[in-house]
Amino acid sequence: MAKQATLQAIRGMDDVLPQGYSGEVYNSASWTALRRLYCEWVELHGFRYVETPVLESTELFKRTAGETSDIVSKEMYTFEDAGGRSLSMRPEGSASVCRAVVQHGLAASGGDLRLYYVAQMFRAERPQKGRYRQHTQLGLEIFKEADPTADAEAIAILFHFLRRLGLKQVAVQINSVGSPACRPAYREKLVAYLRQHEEKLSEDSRRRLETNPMRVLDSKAPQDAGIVAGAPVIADFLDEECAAHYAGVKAALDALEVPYEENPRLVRGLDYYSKTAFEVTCGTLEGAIKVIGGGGRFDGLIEQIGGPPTEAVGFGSSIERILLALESQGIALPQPDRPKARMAFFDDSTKIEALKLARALREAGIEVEFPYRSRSLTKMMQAANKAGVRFVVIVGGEEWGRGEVLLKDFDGGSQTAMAVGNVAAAILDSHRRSPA
RNA sequence: GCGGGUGUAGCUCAGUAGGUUAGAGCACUGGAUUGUGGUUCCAGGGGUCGCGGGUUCGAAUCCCGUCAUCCGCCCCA
Repeated sequence: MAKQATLQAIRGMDDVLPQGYSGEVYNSASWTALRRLYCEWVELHGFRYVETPVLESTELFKRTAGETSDIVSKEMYTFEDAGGRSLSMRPEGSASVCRAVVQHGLAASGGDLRLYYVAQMFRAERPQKGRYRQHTQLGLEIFKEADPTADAEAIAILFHFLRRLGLKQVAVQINSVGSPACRPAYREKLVAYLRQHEEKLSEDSRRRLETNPMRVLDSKAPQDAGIVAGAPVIADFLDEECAAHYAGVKAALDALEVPYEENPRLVRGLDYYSKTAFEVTCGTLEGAIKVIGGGGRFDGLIEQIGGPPTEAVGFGSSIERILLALESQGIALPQPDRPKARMAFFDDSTKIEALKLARALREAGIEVEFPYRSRSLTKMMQAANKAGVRFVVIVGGEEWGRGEVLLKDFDGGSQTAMAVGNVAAAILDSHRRSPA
């Protein structure tokens, strides 16, 4: 029989394992901590959680991200299902959320609508550090609000979230990419300018000149730098509405104490942005993965998928990138502050009593491991030490006969006999007095 | 899609003038200590050296192919 190839995870789609089983950066403890902190933070701003399916009709992303965008043209996982429908795994979050908003009429009544998500995104690109085929985005969207303070608040929520994690060198870049009303005029001027230098542009930029000229501004090719630097700037072409909006965003950012840098060449990879576009970078990361979050306004998106005209602004960030940023600065996320204990018993006579006591301790908010099988006390103690718990609750036959158990505190090594009913309080008290 | 690096134990890695049964540290299991952890000591389990083919008396080592993986570019979060 032929040797079976070892089954392993798909390239670029990684398992996230508990600490001690995998690399320090992506372990499930920091993963869940970051996700929990994000949820708490955005719920504090009145956002509510939405979850949309991983698979959507391919048409959705073609209509929103734009068929010429890199993401849709070459990075989507697309396939046909048994019924011949073309499905795609979501490459980004906003399109799905907008689809759900339209489908369920979430924008039909009431005032603004604030939604957030924590969701895996999929892009068939070459994996490397900080870039994966499956990554997890922290995102949010504000619908039905045209006011620039909404843009500013979205930016501020992300910025202050990162700062509260303890990250330094977090920088915000903003730009206005105009609206369908004023962008065409700029675009014309830009194309005319770029055509003058076409023969000196990189191959990619010449291609984008045809498909999506504003992306040329985003080129990293050294040979394009000089040309891009001399290109017309969109700020000079914004109409009254866009200019006023942009000014409003900046004023609100000032009020929210979000430092920012204006970058007139900032253009996002998705075609649907209007007015505000922004990126958040971390200075202790290198290259393209410096960008740990980005977003902007996409007022036309809901209309593009058949809904009523609906304003929208939001951002997407990345758990992976944030964890890399934290790691680059030696920051550990706070873990739940609970006392941890392990039960010990050395024969089956007290096993069931220990099991019942473990349950009672958990009900009291103590994290308790139960060893399932009796072994020598030495083994029980070794196991408890290895598990990293502070307390061991020893349910021995002798003490149990008197209605007592032994509480061992590894922190200091004291061991005290006490009535069964007092153990939970004793553990909680010791923990409160000197949290490990 | 393009360029480079690396594949030896669960993990991190030694191991080439080709040469007995392939090593270390950590981790794991048992014992010293059958009612008391950490430190220490002793013992043990675990590898078709990524896979396939070739050269050779002999291949982890040399050659070819292949797969996997990491890093960088493009692009993104």
